Amino acid sequence: MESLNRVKDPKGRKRSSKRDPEANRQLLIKATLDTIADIGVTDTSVSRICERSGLSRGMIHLHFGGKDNLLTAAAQHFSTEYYAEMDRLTDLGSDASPEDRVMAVIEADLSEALLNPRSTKIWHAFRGIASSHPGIARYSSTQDPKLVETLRHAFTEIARKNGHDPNLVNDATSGTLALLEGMWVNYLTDMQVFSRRRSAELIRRFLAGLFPGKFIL
Amino acid sequence: MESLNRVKDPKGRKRSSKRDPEANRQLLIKATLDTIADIGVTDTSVSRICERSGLSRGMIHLHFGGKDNLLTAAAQHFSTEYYAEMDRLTDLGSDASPEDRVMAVIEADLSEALLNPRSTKIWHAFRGIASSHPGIARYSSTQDPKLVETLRHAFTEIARKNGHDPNLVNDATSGTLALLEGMWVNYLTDMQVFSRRRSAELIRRFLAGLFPGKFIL
DNA sequence: GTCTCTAATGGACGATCGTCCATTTAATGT
DNA sequence: ACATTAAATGGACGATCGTCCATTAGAGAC
Repeated sequence: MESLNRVKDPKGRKRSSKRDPEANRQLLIKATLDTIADIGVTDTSVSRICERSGLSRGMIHLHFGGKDNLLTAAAQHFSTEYYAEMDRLTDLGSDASPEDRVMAVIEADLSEALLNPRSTKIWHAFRGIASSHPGIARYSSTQDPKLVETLRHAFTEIARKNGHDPNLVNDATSGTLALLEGMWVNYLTDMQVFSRRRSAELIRRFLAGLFPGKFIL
Repeated sequence: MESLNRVKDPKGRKRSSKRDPEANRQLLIKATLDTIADIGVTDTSVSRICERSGLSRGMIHLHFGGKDNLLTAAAQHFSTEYYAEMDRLTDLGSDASPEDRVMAVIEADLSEALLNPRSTKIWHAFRGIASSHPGIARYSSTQDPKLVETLRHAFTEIARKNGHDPNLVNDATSGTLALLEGMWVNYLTDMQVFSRRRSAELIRRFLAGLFPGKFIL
């Protein structure tokens, strides 16, 4: 059998196939998120995480210094992945109309890639403990600055041509995010009944009312 | 010292001032909710609940048969109280316009009585564990049938006079509830910045767009 | 091969968990 | 006053929690 199975990681550093601290770190985070989605935060213990990851109990203390830090790292990882995927899904050409850009955000947020059983369970689990867990609270906000700016910019562009109530853009931005938030809750509450298409249409309809002549079907 | 201090409960049954099973049952539920709001569901243990209520450890098993049932009863109690208070706050005269009735629901949901630090923390804590706790899931739905019917009825009345897309009423109803849901999340995330008035105005504005000529300031 | 360093292991540890029950206490019936 | 019934107590119990560390194993340097 091969005893030295060296490979290169993306950054080109030497790395062994049997020893890989960073990979194990990521493995623990994934196992944590999977466990939360599977059995809930309440029952997510160090033991459960370890048996799911296949790693030993000591690893959590070694890589994160404790369970709390692992939970925080998992929340951060989840948040980062969400926004990365959101970016990927909304990467339209820069010649896209502002309406299309807004609808792209909405449809991305409601897509299978972002809105699925695993992510909603994890998201709401973190939010539920955020108020008593400062580390997690930092990553449980819906108001990601970049996403807010994307929407605000698009709405500003739409509003410029029309009458321009200065609060219109703010309301459209927060309203859209609030509606999306509500859709996630609907999805969590009853996944069978939920319809991505109808949810997106509902939000479009609300925006059509806010911007006369725009967002029409 | 008085040894027999008998009083009557609302139903007129005899009751002692020192022995009162039903009062203790309620006391345990309140203590549970307070503990969750204070330190979070994760840290809400039988011991914490008991020391807060001032009752002995055996009481939970006696009155509820276990911690899980107590949590479920607490969720039910919380839900019941919410809708009772909602009813109280939206009890307008029957001559009120449908727009006023809709706005009453919105303003009630955003009022200090319903939307406050304690209730949001409890609400989101329950929702966070609902997916892994069937008993609680039954009481974590936003779609209370009676509240939905109130909104649907009012929106139907408004839509009757105008053009009547059959889906308009459905969309207005779910959209309003989704927006309120989002407002609760905003409140939980940053209570300092949150403004009840601006949130209500935002929803009103969205509805004004949906029903031309209605919901104008 | 030998040495060195670090990743990784897995069990020990005290603390706390939720459940349960033998006992005590209070109220009622006779 | 005494017996009966139900409410309430509080500690015992085994299981599990999260932390920590003595030990083992693997990879590079020489």
